[in-house]
Amino acid sequence: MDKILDIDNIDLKIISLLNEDAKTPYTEIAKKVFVSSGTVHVRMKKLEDMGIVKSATLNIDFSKLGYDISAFLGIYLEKSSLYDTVIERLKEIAEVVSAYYTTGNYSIFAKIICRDTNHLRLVLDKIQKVDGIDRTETLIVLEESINRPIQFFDKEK
Amino acid sequence: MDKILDIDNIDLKIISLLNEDAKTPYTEIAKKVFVSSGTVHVRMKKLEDMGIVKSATLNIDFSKLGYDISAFLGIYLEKSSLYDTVIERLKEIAEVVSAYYTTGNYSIFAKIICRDTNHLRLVLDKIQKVDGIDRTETLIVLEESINRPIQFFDKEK
DNA sequence: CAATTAAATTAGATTTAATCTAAATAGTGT
DNA sequence: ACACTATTTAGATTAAATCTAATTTAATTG
Repeated sequence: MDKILDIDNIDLKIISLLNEDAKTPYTEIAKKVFVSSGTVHVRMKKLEDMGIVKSATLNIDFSKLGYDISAFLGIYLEKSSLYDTVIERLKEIAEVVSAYYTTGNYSIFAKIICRDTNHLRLVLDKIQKVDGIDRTETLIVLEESINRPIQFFDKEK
Repeated sequence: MDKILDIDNIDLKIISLLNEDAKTPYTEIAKKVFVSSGTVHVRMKKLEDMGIVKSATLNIDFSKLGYDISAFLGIYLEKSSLYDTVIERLKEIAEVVSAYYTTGNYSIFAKIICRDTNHLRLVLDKIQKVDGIDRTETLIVLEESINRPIQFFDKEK
């Protein structure tokens, strides 16, 4: 009775394999899943049409590109009703890569990526100047120990 | 004097374009960057060899796959020297998608993705039972308002 | 500053994959 | 069992990836 029922193990297997390497040819996926490559196409088209697979992106080592510091920000708003307008302001700041509405003390929980400590300071300044933001707490990332996709295994029938 | 100097604007442009859609054919990238597709190949090979481009992954809407709840966890350890061993335990828990060593009060900051509140409870239980973990704080994600790659523009020469 | 060498880029040929179509197969409900 | 629908498949066509050799560009040195 759930839209999830439109998705079977073949779909999940295809997603899992492509999620490890999105550039794997469909012909190769087809062999591993024991269907024809046409079926892989049809299934992927379905998954894209359903909005389950939204896009494919590169996994980039930003530190090697000179973006050496990332940080999580706990943002406190003056009034929680300001959430939407503050999010719009944050969208305009290129260094903000994600922002969430979460339970807990913070009004907004965000992540930013910066080149160095100086750049970080500039970005924090910019964020603290946004109207409606009261104050922020910064968790600077010193090490990324895990970063991987979910793995869903074959759920037995 | 920096490894970053091996990377020019052509590389950055290629990365930017492919980061929006990793499945864009190199021939199309080539046109937009005004080089031949062979050059795009060579550059991407270089970027992969340098470890800057690590892989390509799908951007999946997990909620549509039945994974409806994600949460950030602030984890307190009994002793901070236990970091490495606890990370190894967390790696064994499939629902843990990322974990960081950060400044601030938490010893480990992690993210998990679960199907529903019941599944979340199971996973939190499992995590709280890991040897060395003192207690955890949970920030449940109620809305993802921003989630995007960094955009680096052409840094003028 | 010309000549030599090295590096990067390119066009073109070949291999491989994506995509499309029509036929075959498997499911569904009556 | 029959008709209807949806899914899968093989095969053909189109398009892209990959490789190679040649050219162009840039860098280096006498």
